[in-house]
Amino acid sequence: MTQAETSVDFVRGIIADDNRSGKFGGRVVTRFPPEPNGYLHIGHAKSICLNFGLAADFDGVCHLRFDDTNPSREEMEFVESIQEDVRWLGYDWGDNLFYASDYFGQLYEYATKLIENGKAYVCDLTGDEVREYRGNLTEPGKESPYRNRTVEENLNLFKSMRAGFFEEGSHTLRAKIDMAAPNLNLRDPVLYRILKQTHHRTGDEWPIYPMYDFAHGQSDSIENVTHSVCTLEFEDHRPLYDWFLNELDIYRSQQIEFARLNITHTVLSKRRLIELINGGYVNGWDDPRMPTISGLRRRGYTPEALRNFCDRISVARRDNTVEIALLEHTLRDDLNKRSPRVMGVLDPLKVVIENYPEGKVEDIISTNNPEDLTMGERNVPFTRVVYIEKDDFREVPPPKFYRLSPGREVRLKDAYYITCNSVVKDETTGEVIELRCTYDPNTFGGTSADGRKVRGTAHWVSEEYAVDAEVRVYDHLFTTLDPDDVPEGSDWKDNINPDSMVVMESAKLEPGLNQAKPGERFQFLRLGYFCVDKDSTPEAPIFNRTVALRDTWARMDQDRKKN
RNA sequence: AGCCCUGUAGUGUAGCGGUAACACGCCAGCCUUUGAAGCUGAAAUCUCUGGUUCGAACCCAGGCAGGGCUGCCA
Repeated sequence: MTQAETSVDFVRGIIADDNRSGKFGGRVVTRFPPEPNGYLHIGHAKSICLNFGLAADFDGVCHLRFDDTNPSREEMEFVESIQEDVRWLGYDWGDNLFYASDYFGQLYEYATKLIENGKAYVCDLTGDEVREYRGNLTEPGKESPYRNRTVEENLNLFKSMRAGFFEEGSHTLRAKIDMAAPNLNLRDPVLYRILKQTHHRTGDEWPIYPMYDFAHGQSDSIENVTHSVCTLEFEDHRPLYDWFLNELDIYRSQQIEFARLNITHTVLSKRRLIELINGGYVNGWDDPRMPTISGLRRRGYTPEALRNFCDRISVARRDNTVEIALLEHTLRDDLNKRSPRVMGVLDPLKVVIENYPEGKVEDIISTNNPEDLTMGERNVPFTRVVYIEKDDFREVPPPKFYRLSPGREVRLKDAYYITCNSVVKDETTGEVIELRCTYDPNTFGGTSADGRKVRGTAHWVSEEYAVDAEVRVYDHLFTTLDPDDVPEGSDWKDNINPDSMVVMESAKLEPGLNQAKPGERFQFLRLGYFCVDKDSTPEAPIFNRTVALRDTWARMDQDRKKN
């Protein structure tokens, strides 16, 4: 697609219009405003790509601002992880790193101004009373009995709040708007609450903290943010956002809402992610099954794949659930181009090639990446005893099974054709534990001069030279499209996939792979993309399966079993 | 129930008055020393009903369906 044909999302449409009308003088300033109370997940990636992408497209800047107005749940650990994740995704905020807490002083002055203008008052109602007075969806609220205090009284009370003279919960500062407004956000919203907690940046300097509504828009305004992009649930807050900027008569940033991301087979709410961790269903924020940026990173995702995914899902205002298949596609698409091919056998079956001389070793030349020949070739040692995948052998081959079975011939990738002559079984269990085969010496490299058709090609690893490794095979975290799709009385956690991680303890990999560094990615031929786990060592290598290759046979086989 | 938002192939997006596009997925076929990748092809009467118009997915009205909002969370 050419640039001209590329259609733009509605946010870019708005900005283009604004640039045409000169609304912001052609300036574009966006911001990504996470609350540092958890790790970032792929839903945040959508917002990050949007905000930083907007800045890049319109020659603007994007700020990173921590929305740290609630000291009771925010921590430094999170502000660090968030910065790491944004950087890893490939974005740079330059000098524009801000904190809402940078503006506590300014925000206090704004509040004072509102009081002076008769637009805010100190309220002594308790939390329960505030709720009662607010009314509900259908009934208007009642005005607080403290609503008509004098400016002086309010000023003094607010100063006392700030000085720490009052207990938590005893007073709030509220905007004086309209207790009968159909939009509940306008029914005298709380601006400041008393919280005697140590803040991760301002320490004990403040006993009062601004609410989101009183902090966010003004922070945007202070930073001269032009387009303040947030998710749909803040839509009803926009009138309030505008009300503050208007009453305070400060820079008018514009809030634009978009629909948040949902993905099948996973959950994306912070609350649920924490529940998965605390319940021991996963091993922390960076468990490779988690949809967190750190989890995806450990799983082997690339920033490019994630950014491409965000491009493809685009952004709109309707609720959406993106199929996880699209995410996996953008991943494979990227990995396919960049990953060197290697051979690894996850579930080994021993193959003895009876007519191949004992002790003989041949170098098999293998292409590192057929998609990119500049990645070169390598030698893989071939010997009399090799391992193949158990799945590549069936004693009784079903229809359309092109792989090995007694009497059949297959190709060992890049090496030779082999024919299975007999099987060795475990005497007690009857399980096939070894294949006795012969090879055709005239098929070196994997081709025969006589043009014989060999449909199946198997990957293999020399027994003598194999590297032992642990391979963690990951799959979707939930078995159902929608984790909430549960029968009466069940829980979304009942849909957790019991096989979301299957550990293959005795995988056999081609030589050299124990030297791969954590984070290094490979395609294990015919199986999928794998990366070295952060806990891996040369002595005890650990690989994570990032994503499987599409597997037509496995699907056919499964369908066959079902029918 | 009040206010606000949304409704185009299975999914996600495009289309901005002239009878639907792209991607993923799915299915069918080709190709194949990865049953991968690649290549071909197939699938929507645009939520419904009226109206405006020569002409509507696009404009208007009214239904219906889905979502958000009743924290001193963000």
